[in-house]
Formats: sequence, C-alpha cells, structure tokens
Amino acid sequence: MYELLSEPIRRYVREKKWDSLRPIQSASIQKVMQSEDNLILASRTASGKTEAAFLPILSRVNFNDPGVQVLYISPLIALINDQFIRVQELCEHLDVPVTKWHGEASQTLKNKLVSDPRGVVLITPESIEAMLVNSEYKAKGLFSNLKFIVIDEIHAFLGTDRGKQLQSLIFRLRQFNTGNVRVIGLSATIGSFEQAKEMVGPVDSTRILRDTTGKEIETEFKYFEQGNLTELPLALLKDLYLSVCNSKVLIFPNARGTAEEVAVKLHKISQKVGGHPYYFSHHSSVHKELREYIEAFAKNNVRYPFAIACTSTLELGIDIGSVDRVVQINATHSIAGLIQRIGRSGRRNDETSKLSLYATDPWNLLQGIACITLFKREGFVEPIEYTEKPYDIFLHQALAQVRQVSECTQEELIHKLSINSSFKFIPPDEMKEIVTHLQQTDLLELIGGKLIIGVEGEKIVNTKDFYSVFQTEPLFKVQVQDKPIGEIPYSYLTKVDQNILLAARIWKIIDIDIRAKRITVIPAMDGKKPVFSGFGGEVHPKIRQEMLRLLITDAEMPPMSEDAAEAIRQLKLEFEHYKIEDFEVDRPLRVQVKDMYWYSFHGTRVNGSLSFLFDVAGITHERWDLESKFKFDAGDFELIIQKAMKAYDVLEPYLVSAVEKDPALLSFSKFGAYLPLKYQVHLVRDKRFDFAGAMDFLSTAHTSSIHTHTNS
DNA sequence: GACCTGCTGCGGACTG
Repeated sequence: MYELLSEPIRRYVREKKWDSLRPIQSASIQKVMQSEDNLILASRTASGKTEAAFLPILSRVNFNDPGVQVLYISPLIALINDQFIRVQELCEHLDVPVTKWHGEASQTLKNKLVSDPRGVVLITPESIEAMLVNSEYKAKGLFSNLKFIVIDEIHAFLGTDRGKQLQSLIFRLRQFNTGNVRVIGLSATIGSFEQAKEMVGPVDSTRILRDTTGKEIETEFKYFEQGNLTELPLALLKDLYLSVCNSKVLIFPNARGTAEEVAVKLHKISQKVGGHPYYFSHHSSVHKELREYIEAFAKNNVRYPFAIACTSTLELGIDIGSVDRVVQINATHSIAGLIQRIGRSGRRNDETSKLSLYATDPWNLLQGIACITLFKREGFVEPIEYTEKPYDIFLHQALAQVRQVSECTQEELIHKLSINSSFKFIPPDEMKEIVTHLQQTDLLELIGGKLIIGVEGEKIVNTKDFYSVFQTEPLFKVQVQDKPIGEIPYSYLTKVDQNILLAARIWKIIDIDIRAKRITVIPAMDGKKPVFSGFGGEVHPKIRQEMLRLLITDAEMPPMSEDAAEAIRQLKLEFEHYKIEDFEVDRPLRVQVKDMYWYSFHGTRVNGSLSFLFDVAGITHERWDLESKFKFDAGDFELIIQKAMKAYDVLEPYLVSAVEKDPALLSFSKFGAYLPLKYQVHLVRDKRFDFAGAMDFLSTAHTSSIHTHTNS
C-alpha cells in the first residue's frame, strides 16, 4: 500500500524507519486512496490510527485549493495539543500549515488563518459551535471547501449528548460544502458501530476497518477487606507498594479522593523505605499545569519507575507512553472502561497487558472477575445506549441555528432540523410543538413572520456556557460559621438539612447562598451516613448475570490470591442452597423472621426502575445496587411482584408528578428544563429508567426461596 | 457509588 502514497509522504515513512505499515494503516491507505467511502478505523490504543488516517489524506488532498482542506475534531484540548506536534511533523514535508483552534489556542494564529484559510485545522466541537453561532461568515470562509473531517476518539462521543451535538455540527458544516466531505472516525474497539456510522454520514457509504488483534491480558486478583473503614486497609497499601515500587504503573481507584489517598500513602511508604519519589495523582481537580507535567514525565522518562493514581482523565488517548502494569482498585462500572485502562500497559507491541485488581469487599471482587471473564470468554463490551429522541439537544440546536442566521421563518427552521439526521426520529409535529413552546416562553420571538432569539433566549444563548451541551457543576465554598473548610460541587443533592462529608467529617447544611456560591454547615449530630449518591455508574445486566453464574456454578475462575479465593468461597456458601438453573430468570429469595431479601442480579437501570415501581405500588423496601439486593418486610413475595406489575399501568401520572415536583430528576440535561413537561418526562423515562426491561424481568422471574430463622 | 469533557468578543490596561 506504500506505493499508493504521494512521494513526500513516502519520504516521511522512510525517514521514520518503520519496519512495515500496521494492518490498520494498510487497510486505511487503500480505502482512502481508492474509494469515496466514509470510514471508521477501529483498533486499540497506540496502534497508529492517527497516521492511518493522515498518511493517505495528505497524499490525496490538493492543498493548493482554497480554504481549509482537513478538519480534525477531538474531544480534548490536551489531545489537540498532543496531536498537533505529530500532524505538524507530517505536514512539514508538504509545506501545509496546521492550526490549533480551541479556547486556549492563540487568537493571533486563529486570525491569521481567517485571513488566509489553508491546510489542516485541529478543533473541538464547542469551538465549531461557537464559530457557527457567533460568526457564520468565518466558518463559511474557512470550511466551505473541506475534503476530510477526522474525528478522533469517536467512541468518547457515541451515545452521549455531546456526540449528538457533534453529529448535528457535522451536518451543519456539510450544509455549506457543495463538494463531498468525507468523514473518518478513529475509535477504540467498541461493542457496536451502528451509531458511529450514523455520526459520520450516510450509513450505506460508511465502511468499518477493524483491527481486532488485541494483546493478551494477564490478570491477578487480590482481596483486602475494608469493612466499615473509610480509608483503604493498610495491608492493601503495603502489598500494593511492593508490587508497584519498581515498575511504571497507573492506579485507578474510581474516585478522586481515593486517588489522593493512594498517591499520598504510597509516597509515604516509599519515603520510609528509601524508594523513589515519583508518586503522582492525576484527575480533574489537579491543576492543569501539574497534570501536563505528569503526562510529560510519564511519556519522556525512560529511567525511573513511577506510579500515577488517576481517574478517567488518563483513559483517553493522550500519549503518555506505555506502562508496565495497570492497577484497578475495586471493579469498574463498565467492561469498555476496563479494557481502555488495561490497554495502557504492555510496553511493546507483542508484550502482554497486565492488570492487578485489588478488591476491598467481596461483591466488588466478584464484579471485577465477572467483567474479565465475560470479556475473555465472549469479547463482550457493553453496546452503546442510543437515545432516539434527544429533545434537549434538539432544543439547543434549534436555538443555535436561529442565532447562526439571526432570523428565519418557522418553516425554514423546522425544515433544517427535519433533514438533520441527528433528529430523524423526532416527527415534525413534535418539532413544531417544541418550537411553539419556545415562543410561548420567550426563548424565541416571532417578529414580522421571522423567528429571532427572544428576551429569555438571549440570556441562554449570549453566554459562553451555551456552546457545550454537558452540565457542569460550579464549586461552592463550604464554611462553618465564617471559617471555610473546603469546596464541593453544587448539585441537586446539596439541600438544606442534607448531610455531607468533607474534610473527613460529617456536616449538616443549614444555609445555601446560591449567588455567593457559599454553603454554611454545622457538625451533624446524628451518625447517619452522608448521602452523596444519586446516579453513579450504570452496570450492564450481563455483568450481573455473570456474577450470578460465577456464584452458582463451578465455573473456572482467573488466578487470585488465597484471601480473594476465600472471599469468593464465603460468598458462594451464601448462595449454595438456592435452586438456580436458568441464569436469566431464576433469582434467590432469602426469607427471615421479619425481613426478606431478593437478589435481582440485574443491571443498575432495571434495578432503579424496579425500585420506582415498588414505590408507586406503596411497597416499603430498601435497595443496594452492587449486590442488586432488595429488602422487604417478610410476607408474600409473589404479591409484591403482582403489585409492582400492576403499578406499571398507573406509572405515567406518577412519573409526571415526580418530574414536576423534583426538577433534579432532569439534572442530567442542561437544556431539558426548557422543554414542555411531557418531553421532560420522556427524557427522564428514556435516560434514567428501563421500565420495559423491568416489566419483562418481573413477568419472567422465578424465585428460589430459602427460609432462615435468624434475622441478621 | 463516579468519573470526564469546553468556552466569544470586546474594551482596556500593560509590555516591549
């Protein structure tokens, strides 16, 4: 395939002294050079996807044509800065200018590009939105002669609001391109590609090039019981220290606070025993410059071992080189996330990836094992959840498009939105109803037959927060009387009388000053556990089913420490007498004197929906998601199931009143609150719950009961 | 029991 490349690009490949092109690169070169298809290039991290896209694109495009020829879109500024260096190096051979265009990029260089639009531009979705909304003429001047759009890390957009927005932005860019714009998405290996196809363009002209060769994954599981401790067990930290002190490792503890704890404590142990000082933490609350320093250290350092305790900030494709081992503390919520993390390890191409999972309770251990066994046995990765009717993104894009053209008729607006594939499942009469509602609420205004942004709309559109569709929480200062004790994100859970955990103590909120962003607290008198939860990660039903299978059968388990094996043995003992044959439907029920416990072994969303149905039916219960366990008063369980199923018939009014009473139910959506109520309810139902799944489960579930006389 | 992501255009002060 090398022969298909242009001479300057061949020279680049020769200078790089690569032994050969990677499979994904050869496949991509052929399809980019010899077809007009849109492409999805899917292969694991660090397999040369950027080059796979850019080598043939740069060979094929004539950069003497007017306007920007190639638009590269990335979900992260950090990734743009990272890729800029690589793309620039490639483009030097062709004398093609490369320009970064994001909020932190040089205004001078952006202005220079506007006066002489050429070459390659690296941009974020929000910067595209801002340009379209504020100065359509600029976007037209730059981007009306595009040949290629490259979307990096496209899996990070799939199934998200930001992805829907990006899909719409690509559509809007295509609108003023008369020629064909080809789109190439770069992706990690993911469960399904249908949505990726939707995003890049017409489904039938999109090809998927997939390099499935993965690295071997070597796992070990360890167990250190945490019990009621709020901090990690000392034995875990000591074991972890010994296992990582001479290697380059990433440690993922699932939470920012724990990441800090791990970094600080490992460093302390290292100081005591005269080990290396390279222990870092990397997450969103760590200052940006420090994060960049850590990334550069990891990438450029060859001599020293290091450990970075981090969150998902190090899951995406920023180049930090490769590490020897990845440590996961407790289970991830998704297999997709776990695989991304594991992919960071294995120094050379042919070397195995190494994962150590440290669990602090038996259910987390079981979930971690279930994720790995499912992936290894079936290659299972969660399919992407698809929202057919993203009414809130529709509303955002309606406002954006009116602002983009300053004024247009209602018919023109509806037409633009109707032909936009992002909203193809929203029928025109629903579009009209929403646009009419926007006029009634002064977000839009009809003047002389033309729609313009209304008085209330100006407040939303005329702020820089308008360009992104994801919700962010501002940080609030927390103080006792006048003494500040820290900062927490303000969310719907932050209410007067609510208990919060901060600076290792429990507090009760007595006042919230929204304008001053200040929360006043007093020490909490009751020892009640602070409620921080709400909607955490969602675990897929298949993982829970696999957990049940591992408990009930003598299925082979991956290698684990003696303590881990013992924890699993104990858990299996609890379930050994239930008669579970069909893992889809047979579920354990433990009946005690006063209470009974039912294990659904189902996904987070169905469990939440079951809980809502029990509430509607007036059934008192408690719920634990990790164990997928429900507690009821002892009684007739069949009657509970029947009542819950009947509750489904009267569900709608309960949902409507829940959304009306508690706007927090919609807190996942930045613009949802501006919709008519019925569409708000639809969004809540669609994104938060799975009532169909819950009903399906209730109608088929069988219980296997065991009666005990204790009441522990 | 979570984690993460991004941001215009203008006027005015200041620097070299």
